[in-house]
Amino acid sequence: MSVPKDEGQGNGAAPRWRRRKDARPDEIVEAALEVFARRGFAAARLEDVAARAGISKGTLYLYFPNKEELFKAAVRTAIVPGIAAGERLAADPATPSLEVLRSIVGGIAARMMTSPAGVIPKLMIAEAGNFPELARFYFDEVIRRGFALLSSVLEHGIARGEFRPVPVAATVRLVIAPVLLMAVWRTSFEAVEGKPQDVDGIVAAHLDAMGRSLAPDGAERRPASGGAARTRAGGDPP
Amino acid sequence: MSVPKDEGQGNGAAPRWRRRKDARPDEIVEAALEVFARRGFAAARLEDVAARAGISKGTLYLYFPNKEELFKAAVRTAIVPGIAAGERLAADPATPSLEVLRSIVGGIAARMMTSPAGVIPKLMIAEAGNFPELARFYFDEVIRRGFALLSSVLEHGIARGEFRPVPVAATVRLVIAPVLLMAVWRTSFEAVEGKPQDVDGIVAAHLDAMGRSLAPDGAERRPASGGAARTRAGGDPP
DNA sequence: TGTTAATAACTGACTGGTCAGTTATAAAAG
DNA sequence: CTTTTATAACTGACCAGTCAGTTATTAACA
Repeated sequence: MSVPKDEGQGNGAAPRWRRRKDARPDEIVEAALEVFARRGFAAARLEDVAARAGISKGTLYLYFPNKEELFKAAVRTAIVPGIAAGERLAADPATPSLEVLRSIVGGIAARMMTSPAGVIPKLMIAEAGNFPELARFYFDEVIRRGFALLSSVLEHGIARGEFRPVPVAATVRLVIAPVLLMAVWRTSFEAVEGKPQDVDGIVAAHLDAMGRSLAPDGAERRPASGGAARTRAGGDPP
Repeated sequence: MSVPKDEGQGNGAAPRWRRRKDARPDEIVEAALEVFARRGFAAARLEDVAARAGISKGTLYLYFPNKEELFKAAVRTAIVPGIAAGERLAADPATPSLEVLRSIVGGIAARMMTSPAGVIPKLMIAEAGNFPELARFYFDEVIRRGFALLSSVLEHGIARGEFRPVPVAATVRLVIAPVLLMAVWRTSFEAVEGKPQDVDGIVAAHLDAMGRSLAPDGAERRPASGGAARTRAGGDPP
């Protein structure tokens, strides 16, 4: 009933939308990452995600069955390449273990502070309790792999006598904790404090402390890092 | 309109409620802490808080003007005594700085893993972005004080030659990061992993690493802790 | 080459459910 | 019989997920 109003684009060209089946998923994931980053999982509005991706909410559901799957896709896109990069670094047997550890920590820190991926840890911490399935997903796909990577570097270093025999599982947490704290701080309190955190200073202090506390008991002090084994690592800002 | 139905407690004794103006606030705060702990700030339902405190939702608003103020009250109750305890520990000039640091870190770790206060950091990390006023409150009342406390211990130790001259602001973060990670892990992923984290092992590894990385450059290795200056500290479980 | 039929892509109004905060009412206390 | 303390029903706002209908694109046919 009622007149089918045909007004709209009547005169010109520009269609109201275009069919873009192939390009959509990536665009949606990118938009989702931004919105999830800003608001968290529960508080993110799918209408915002859709708007940012230039589509309507309904269209979103043509590509992802629900909010949770969209979130998983966003996490995978943001995190997996980073872990893979770390695994590549660790694979070179010629690099001293301490250098590998430094490259990995530095690389993670760089990613955390620049890419959108940096918000993921905060996000998972925030929502793990209320969304156990997401927690399990993140635990399986990110945490387990990351811990395995760092554990293997530590074990390797101990076996070669480059590190003193530390308790590996505990030490992995000590290694990663400051980096996570920086990432979390960035999204939670940096704005409140008003000044940016001294990322380079913190990373440097952490690498220094790691070197000292991992050094075998009889070792003389070894220079901070030299220019020797500096392979391609995270990033080297001017 | 319609009949004012007067049925109800007609016959028996037991009054529907009793006047308890004085006892209420604490009971409500305690209930609130539990609910906030389980669900976070945004997802916590005030109806649950009321139910747990044995009152109705409306009654809650007789004691607290809104959700945010209730949350602040809960945080104050849970956190402030802990910081005060740390400040007392640091006030004794006879205790070696490393011992003070160890006591504080051990004390915080013990609190984090046993009391309901342990959920607060996760909570604030989760909600700071969406509730800036809460973030500011927490930053001012907790973070600033805690950082000041640890900074003073480090500076004191450096001045007395007990620590090498580390960058203080960065080192404070390194000191606190593993403890926060433990607290966050407890509420976010412990259930997912299925096994409890090795708190004692992690704390021990951290204290050990701290001792090594803070030691003045020329110092010989000093024994882990001795029995010397062990004042009243956090807790000593069997 | 132009016309039309078929369909895949897309839209946005709607539903059902949740929850912070309000208020009319009434029981206890004094 | 007035004041204080409490209740429970109510309001208004929000949002994930659905679906009936609309539009761009493609294929078939003339």
